[in-house]
Amino acid sequence: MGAVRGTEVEQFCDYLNRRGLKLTSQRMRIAETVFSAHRHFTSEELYTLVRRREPLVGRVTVYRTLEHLVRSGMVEELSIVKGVSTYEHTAGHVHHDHLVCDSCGRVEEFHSDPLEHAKRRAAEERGWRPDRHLLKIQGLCPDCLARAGSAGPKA
Amino acid sequence: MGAVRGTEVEQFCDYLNRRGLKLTSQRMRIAETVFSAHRHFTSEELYTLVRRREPLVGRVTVYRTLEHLVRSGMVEELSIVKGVSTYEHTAGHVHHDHLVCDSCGRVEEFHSDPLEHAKRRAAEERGWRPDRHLLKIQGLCPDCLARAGSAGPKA
DNA sequence: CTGCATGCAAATTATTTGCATTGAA
DNA sequence: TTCAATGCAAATAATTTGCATGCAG
Repeated sequence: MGAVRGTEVEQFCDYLNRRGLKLTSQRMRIAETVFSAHRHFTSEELYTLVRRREPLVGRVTVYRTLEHLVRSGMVEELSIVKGVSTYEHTAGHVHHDHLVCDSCGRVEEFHSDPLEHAKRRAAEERGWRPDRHLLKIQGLCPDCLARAGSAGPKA
Repeated sequence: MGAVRGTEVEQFCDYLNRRGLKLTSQRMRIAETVFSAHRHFTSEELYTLVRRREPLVGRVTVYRTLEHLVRSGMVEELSIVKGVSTYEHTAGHVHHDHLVCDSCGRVEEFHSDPLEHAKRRAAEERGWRPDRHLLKIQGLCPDCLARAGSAGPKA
């Protein structure tokens, strides 16, 4: 089945074991691909990436494995593009949020401690136990802002 | 075309005029329905609501009008349910975020000034000009938390 | 062995598009 | 009048499901 590289894939194996799910070569290959991705991806993109290495993996298996990965808490679903599910792995790095440019579509990731703190407090003050969250801030990126500034205010 | 009730529908009419778009009875009826909704809704739900009053409105027109409403800034799109676009009108009330329960699916709206402030700062510190944002916090609602507590920790 | 996992193909769901007709300006 | 808006039906796009076969445990 090839070397299981990195702790993240192993963690996912643990998750599968704990749930009594099977360690198949497809699941391993998909997990490897997910954890070696450095950016967010859609199901279809992941499917393409996985197939480069293992053309025998079916699209359906990618969808199903993605569900397990999300349930395991190691991958989360974003809502960056309308109508398509976008994912990214969270294992091994702190939570981050997204800035999306209305003009050029650029996506920038960021992390802010005060913001994390405010989110947690807001939920807890209302009696909730926050688990994960999704923050997308839309607006203009520095470049488009500069361009808009030099060309006069937009609209 | 019936009385245009409320300022919000009028604002939308202004928007249409400014863009050289036409004020049709369908658009009015859809806008009225949107602005009298007190909760978020999906395209399909809106379509159903609109048809109660005006069975002659087509689904496609609802989708297209919703686009205009979003462009006008009076309605925003949420990502509460996977795979379906959810909307709510923002005109006339302060921005709010959403708490979504992983267990029962309940959605609670909330507003937090410190959080709004932290969001704005985080974007501006990075050179962006934030326009709107979307925050969804997932976790357990007070009820499910109590239930989980009395039944022992989940998982 | 035994049953869960896979993957094809078909089904579903949400949304978009082509185009003839209608109606606002 | 004149062209954009409408709405049907068909087309797409993303994702899910049914089911026979394969493989991990």
